[in-house]
Amino acid sequence: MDKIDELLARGVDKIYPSKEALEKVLRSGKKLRLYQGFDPTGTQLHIGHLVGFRKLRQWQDLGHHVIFLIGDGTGQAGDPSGKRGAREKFMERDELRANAKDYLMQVAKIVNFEGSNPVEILYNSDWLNELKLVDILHIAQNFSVQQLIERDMYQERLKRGEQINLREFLYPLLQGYDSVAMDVDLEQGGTDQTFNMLAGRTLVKNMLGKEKFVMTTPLLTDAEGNKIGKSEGNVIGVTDPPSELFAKIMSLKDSAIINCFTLITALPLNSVAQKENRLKDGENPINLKKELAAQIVSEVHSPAAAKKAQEEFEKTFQKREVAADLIEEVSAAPGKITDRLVEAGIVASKSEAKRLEDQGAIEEIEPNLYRIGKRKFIRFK
RNA sequence: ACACGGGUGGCAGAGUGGUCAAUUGCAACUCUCUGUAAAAGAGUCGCCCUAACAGGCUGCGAGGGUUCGAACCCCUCCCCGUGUACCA
Repeated sequence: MDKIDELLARGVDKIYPSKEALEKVLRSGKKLRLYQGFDPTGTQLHIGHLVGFRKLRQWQDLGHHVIFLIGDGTGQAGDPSGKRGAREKFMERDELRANAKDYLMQVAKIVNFEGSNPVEILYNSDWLNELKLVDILHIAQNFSVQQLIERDMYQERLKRGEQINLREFLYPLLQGYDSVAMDVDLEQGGTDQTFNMLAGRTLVKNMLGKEKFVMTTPLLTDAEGNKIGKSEGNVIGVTDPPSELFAKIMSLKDSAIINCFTLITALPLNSVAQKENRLKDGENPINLKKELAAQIVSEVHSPAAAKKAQEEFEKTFQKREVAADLIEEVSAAPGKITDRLVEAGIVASKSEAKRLEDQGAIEEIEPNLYRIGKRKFIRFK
């Protein structure tokens, strides 16, 4: 298996029009111009996003021209993908641009924005906001309502009598036009983006007269198919501090281990296979999960940070000692512990603090140092 | 514009005059167990006050009204859906 095989297989869900067609182009030695776009609708990237970043890095390492597209134009339209209901609120370009800054800092840990073959950063509001109505009509001409409405989620909404807002309905056209504006050979994105990316394929064919490849990356899931990275309220953020990141990865299900190794680390595939064998041979999964956490932390932060995070983890959670790194310093006037927690903003209300106390979740370790629940440490200044 | 249906806690979805701080499911949180995993079990899940029992306040789109008493009835307004109409 060579680099091209790996590029075509690892972390790949589907390739349009076909894997064979793309392979042929790659084997010919041609360097492609490709991109993946991200709508910066939230400030934090989570580890699910790493799937795409890793993939972009593979392309970059093979010498292809990679564009990291900030969707500050498409973000204004509001991507309906995966949304069961219509959006209530749309974001402004300034908000989106502000979020994008954070994104870039985080992505820089995986792909290179500098060096001999740097990843290029573009903003799609640069061309989308310049479009005149006539231009949009020209774009729209390439699609029929039937094509757009056949998406499952729209069919479901129709069946349930829910609205489909015209604004979100037009989203695929905008994303599709990005491919034309940048004149790319390939677009990469999560499987949830398939429809939008194929819209771009149509447009590129009609407006530029060439084939645009589409490569989809699988969503990061455990073996049962549950999404990882962003379950409500428990986001594993790419920029989480090392100890926290390590601990959060440890709390993933065992069945997620191999998928994570494959999709979001740079570990060679034969090493991943070895890990899988060890699991099969009955080795305690906690060892492998630690290796996974260490791998991710060292890629996102540094090997030294990973080592330290692991030691912290073992001390804190396995030996039940206090983790220096996880202590949050807060200030609150002296008084009852429940009142202090509320004042410091650790707990939302006195009722809730009371509840935690009743349930035995508040433990005083030493004066002014408390353990709240399983993994929270608070020190009052 | 008209007709009909609808707006309830993070989500889904009950409730249609007192027994509703609001059934139930999901999510979340805590504890036990453990490998901080999973599974399982026990519990919590508006706010304030109390050591505790008790008590108080706010709350079912917004505002007003009827009533001893309203998420529930009436009026006005706002929003959503469906259908019909309009489309010089």
